[in-house]
Parts: sequence; structure tokens; C-alpha cells
Amino acid sequence: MSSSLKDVALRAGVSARTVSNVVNGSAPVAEQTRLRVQEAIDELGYRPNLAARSLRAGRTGIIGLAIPELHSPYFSELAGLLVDEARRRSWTVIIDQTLGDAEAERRLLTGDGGRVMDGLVISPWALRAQDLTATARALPVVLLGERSPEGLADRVAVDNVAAADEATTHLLERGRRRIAAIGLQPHLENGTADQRTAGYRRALRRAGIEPRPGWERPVTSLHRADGARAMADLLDAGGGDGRGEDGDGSGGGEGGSGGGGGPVPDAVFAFSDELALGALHTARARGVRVPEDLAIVGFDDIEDGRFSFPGLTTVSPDKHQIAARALQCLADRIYSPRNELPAHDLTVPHRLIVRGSTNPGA
Amino acid sequence: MSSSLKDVALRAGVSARTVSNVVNGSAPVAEQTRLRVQEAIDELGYRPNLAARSLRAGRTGIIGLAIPELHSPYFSELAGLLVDEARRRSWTVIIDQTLGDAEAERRLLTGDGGRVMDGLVISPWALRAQDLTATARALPVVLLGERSPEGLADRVAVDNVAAADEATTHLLERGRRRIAAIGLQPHLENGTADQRTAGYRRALRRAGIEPRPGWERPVTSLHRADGARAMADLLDAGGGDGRGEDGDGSGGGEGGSGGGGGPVPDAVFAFSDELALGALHTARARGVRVPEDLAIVGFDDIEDGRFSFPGLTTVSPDKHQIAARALQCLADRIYSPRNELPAHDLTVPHRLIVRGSTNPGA
DNA sequence: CTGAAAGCGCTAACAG
DNA sequence: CTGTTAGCGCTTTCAG
Repeated sequence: MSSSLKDVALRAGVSARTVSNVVNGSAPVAEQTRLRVQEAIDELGYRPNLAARSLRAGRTGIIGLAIPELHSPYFSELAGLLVDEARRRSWTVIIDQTLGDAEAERRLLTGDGGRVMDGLVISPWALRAQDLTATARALPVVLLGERSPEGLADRVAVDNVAAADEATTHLLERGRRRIAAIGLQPHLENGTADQRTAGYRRALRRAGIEPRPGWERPVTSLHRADGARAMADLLDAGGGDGRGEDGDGSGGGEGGSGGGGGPVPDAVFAFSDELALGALHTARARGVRVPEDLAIVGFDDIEDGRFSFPGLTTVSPDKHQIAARALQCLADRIYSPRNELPAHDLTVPHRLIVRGSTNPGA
Repeated sequence: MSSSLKDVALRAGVSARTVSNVVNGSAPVAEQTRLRVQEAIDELGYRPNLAARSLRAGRTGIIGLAIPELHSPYFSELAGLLVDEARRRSWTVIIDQTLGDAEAERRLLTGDGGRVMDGLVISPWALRAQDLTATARALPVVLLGERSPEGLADRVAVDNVAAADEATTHLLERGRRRIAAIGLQPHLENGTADQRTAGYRRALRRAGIEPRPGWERPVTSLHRADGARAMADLLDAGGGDGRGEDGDGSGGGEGGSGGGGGPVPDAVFAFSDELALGALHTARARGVRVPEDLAIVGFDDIEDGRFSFPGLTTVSPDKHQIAARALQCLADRIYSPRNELPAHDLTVPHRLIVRGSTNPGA
């Protein structure tokens, strides 16, 4: 097998203590012995055993990152930034993919099967309050997006209500009145979609428009295919859906070139860029002009949206700051004498990026 | 701090051995004592310390995944599959982002700063032969895409030459004769781009067309922006570039609606879907019709390509198989008595997926 | 500046 | 079926 510190000590004719000092620089070593030790290290190809070091130190230098899906552009961009940020702090990152499975999230938090991580950054989809209470006291946890039930863990997120309001307001300012929303997730514990829905409705009401239930489209996941399907439903039904046509719209009745029944939306606010790109695909495939007939706004500012045609107007959360602040929170807790810091609730900035999907000029 | 096995033993009035047996099921335990121990475990919230277990076992249960960029759709999709596959084998995955940095790749392989991983899956960009020789004997390594210099590590990849040939042939069969390539990477050690270039040229020559240097566009990275820029160059120069207009094309001289000088391509084979999507963006932004004026084929079959407009024809590597086989290779080496297996060189299947970007009907 | 020795938490011989 | 014990490789008092 590979050689240990003791092997090196033997070979260099010194004690283990001295080798350790050379490796870690933890105490001064005479230049001459340092050289001899280094030589032995090189010859034996010695590498410190991290398991032993961790056991001793009571820390692993590993943090966990739990996200629903690695293949989603938003999460993969964020994961990349977090990994970079972690490297800056000399941490390595273990990635866990929860796939929105409540059980997987719970298992991670309670640390079934043993503790490896010094801390955990988690973007929960199905998290319940009681799962956190059991854990957060033992393991530093930072939540992305979702608020901690009782101030048990730090949290980093954008102001979803305000951001959704801005996105919707942008559409209103462009003269749109028949604005649909795609991306409600009534089945999830996660409240992000709820907050965006609230912002969307708030903006509409401020403009004197009563939200129309048929134009608030739920999705099961946030993929392009879901957005495509939701868009198709909107175009087919002309705003109607199985849930009935109550609600009404105070908005103008210019009446689109719709298919099924009522009027067709002239704008869509999608709760993620992926949904928006799916919607865009459907619209274009059916000959609906974007942005002339239909304006589209997304959320997340993923790379694809910059290169779709037309480019996608979107709400851009400051992902760098999300990554930086999340790890700062972890560091504070990991290195704090006792885990008795108050829970932080950090709001990172966002901004609306206007591109061709709402802007005929671009 | 958290409680140890000994604490549990004390509390349950048994020895450490028995607790260990209960936790691991490594030996039968009387039902009654098992219950008492379990109770103590629950009361104390005991979780095994993995550092200690690893130290003992000489294995960590952690494998490394080193990829150039997590935010690239291809790599993030692949990473997601690898993480899933690893979980099936009860491994956790540490992610490292090399960003194409040779030093980062080297550091990973040589294990500077200590050994944590039981094995490593790496998709190298800047890997040199000597870096591997130093390591692969100590740490099981699987290379994705790139061939191992001297059979020192396993390798899993598609047949890039054949795949590029097929993609180019598909364009030829659609009647295109002026086929450009985007994505050469002469600056990298990584030979993937070279192989795809070879396949591209082979197909052209078989059709009696001499490849035209000005239509083989190099890129610095594989992002959409690089594809967009390369496409702009092709359209602007009408096939010319700084490197001179030698080469000539035997192909027909239908002459496009070109701008600068020579004819404009009527098709592009991009070495990645991201490049292809960038090229598509430029083309559409300039009013070039796809596929009528310009057909486009990509490589990787990322999700975005299914929802671009038009949909992107692409070479689809079997990513599930890449993930599964890579981990199978690792498992073989990790669990083999001595690391003396011959190096595997596995070719996974691929297939061409035809969508709207080469197919007016779709 | 360097050596000797204890111990982090766990598993697996080896008794009983 | 269960207790005792050694030791994985490292860091770190405590002496020298």
C-alpha cells in the first residue's frame, strides 16, 4: 500500500513529529533536516492520509451541496460557483442530487449512514420543518431559496416577491395586459413558486388587472418540456383550463388569434428560464411571433437565454453572491466556538435583463 | 460534541463491539440487546464517524469527478448521471472543476494535499502523459474521452472519428457541399477535437470534396459565444480567414449570398451543441434561414438542442452508458485484490438524432 | 529544535 | 452471542 508518515520518518532518520512539522509547517525545522525529510517524502511518494487527519482534527474539510438536479442549467451554474468558492476556502465539495425526493433530503440532513461533512448547503424542494429541527444544531446548514422554519439555519435568497413583481411590471410597461404565469408548484413544500406567484399577482392588481386563474399554469417540474406543454395549453384553450373560467379578466379584450375559447395571452412570465425557453419553443413552432404577438420573461438568467432567438428577457439573481454568502455563513458556523450564532437571512440582489423576447428593437 | 460508539456502549451497558455489530449487522446480536442498543443510539443521536471508519478500512467510499466546467450542459448532465450511478454503488462523489487548467488536473492526479478519493473519473483537457504515469498505479483512474498515454488508465469514450464522419455524411446526404466545421482546438493536449476533425475530413474526401482550411474554424472554448463568433467569421469572410485562401474546394460553386469574398457555407458541423447553438443564434440574427440556407449539426445531445428553434440535429453519445461503464471500471480496480488489471478502452455507442436544423420537414 | 507517547472513533482478531 | 484489546495514520502535548 502507500507509505505513511512513519515510513518517511524511518527513512529520513527522524521522528514522526518532525515529518509532520515539515509537511504542515506547524513548527520550525532545521533547514538541513527539512531537506532530508523532503527527499524521503519524494522518494516514497508520501501523501498524507486525510482520513487520519480528519479523525484527529474532528473536521473533514468537506462540505456537502445538495441540489435537486445537477443537469438543470441554473443549478449547475450555481454548483460551479460554489465549488470555486469552496476551493478558495480549501474545502472540497460533495455533491448530492436529491431529485426533489423528500426522503433524500431528509436523509442528508439527519446524516444517516454517518457524518462526513463539516457543513451543508441545500436547496430544498420537499423540506419539512421537523427535518431541520433534528439536525441544524449538530450540522451547520445553509438553505438556498427556502426560508428556515424557525430560524434554525441560515438562508440565502433573492427577494422573490419583488423580483416577480418587477418582471410582471416590465411586461405591463410594454403595454401587455393579458399576462399569463407559468410555473406554479402547489404540490411542493418549497415556497419559491408561491412567492413568485404573489409578486406576479401584486403587480397585476396594482395595474388594475385581476389575475385570471386559467392563466396561472402549474407545472410538475421546471424543465423546458413543462414550459412547452403549459404554453401549448395556454394557446389551445385561449386562457381556459379544466379548472373553470371564473376569475375574469378586467384587461382589454383585444382577443388574440386564439384557438379554443377565450382570449390568448399577449405575454408570459415564466418562473424559470427553462420554462420560458420551452414556452418560446412552442410559440415559435406554432408561428406565434415573439415578442410581437407574445412577450416572454424568464427567471434565473441561464446561459441558454442569452443565445436563444430571440434572446430571453429574465430576472438575473446575483449567483456569485449567492455562492459567496452561502459559504461565508458556513464558515462562520464551522469556525465559531459554539454553534450559537443567530440564524442569518440574507437577501442577495437581482436585476432585470431585457432582451429580444420583450423588446422588438433588440 | 457528538457522541461516539463508546458513549452508546456505556449507556446501553454493553461493549463497543456489540454496538458496532448492531450498527453494521456484522454479527448476530440477541434481539433484546439489539433493542437496548438501538434505544441508546436514538437517545444520543449517535452517528458513526466516517473518518474513523475510513481510517480503519483504508477506504473512504468517496470517488472524485474532475471535469473542466460544471456549468457546461454536457458536463452537468454527465455529472448528474455519474452521481446517480455512484449512489447506486453507495459511493459519494467529490466534484472538482479544473476549468481546463493543466495545473489543476495535475494536482488532482498526483493527489497533492492528501489522498481522500478511492478513485477518480476525469475528463481531461490539458493532461500530459507523464502526469498519469506518476499516479495511475496508486489511484484507480478512468479517463473520459481522452486516451491514456500508455495504457495506464481505463478509458471510456465514443468513437469520435466515426461519429464526426456520420454527422458530416448526413449533411452531404442532404445535398450540402459547402460544409464548414466549428470547434477545432489546436491549443489543447486533448485529442477529441482532432479526432472529430479527422472524421469530418474523411467524410468530405470520400465525397470528393477537399477540406478547405478557411472553413475549419478553431475556438478557444466550447461555449455558445465561441460558436457565435466563429459563425460570424464564416459569414463575414465568405469562407476566407487570416490564414489564406489556399486549399480550394472541389465542391460546386453555387455561391451563397455571402458578404466578404468567397462563397458562404451551406452547412456547419459544430463539435459541440453549445457551439452549434451559438452558430444558430448568429445565423438567425442575420436573417440566414436554418435549415434552408444553412444546415447545422451539433454534438452531445444536450437538452437545449431539443428546444431550440429549429431543433438541433446532433450526435448523441450514450451518456448513461458512459456513466455506468466508468464506474464499473473504477469498481473493478478498487475491489480487485491488486491493481493489476489490464487497462480497458471502452467505446460506447452513439447515434445521430435528426431534427429541424438539417431537416426542413421537422 | 526534536523525540516519545497518547489518543481521535472505529473494526476485527482473539478469547470467553 | 459478547467483552477485551490492538491499531489504522496522524497531530500534539510533554519532555528533553
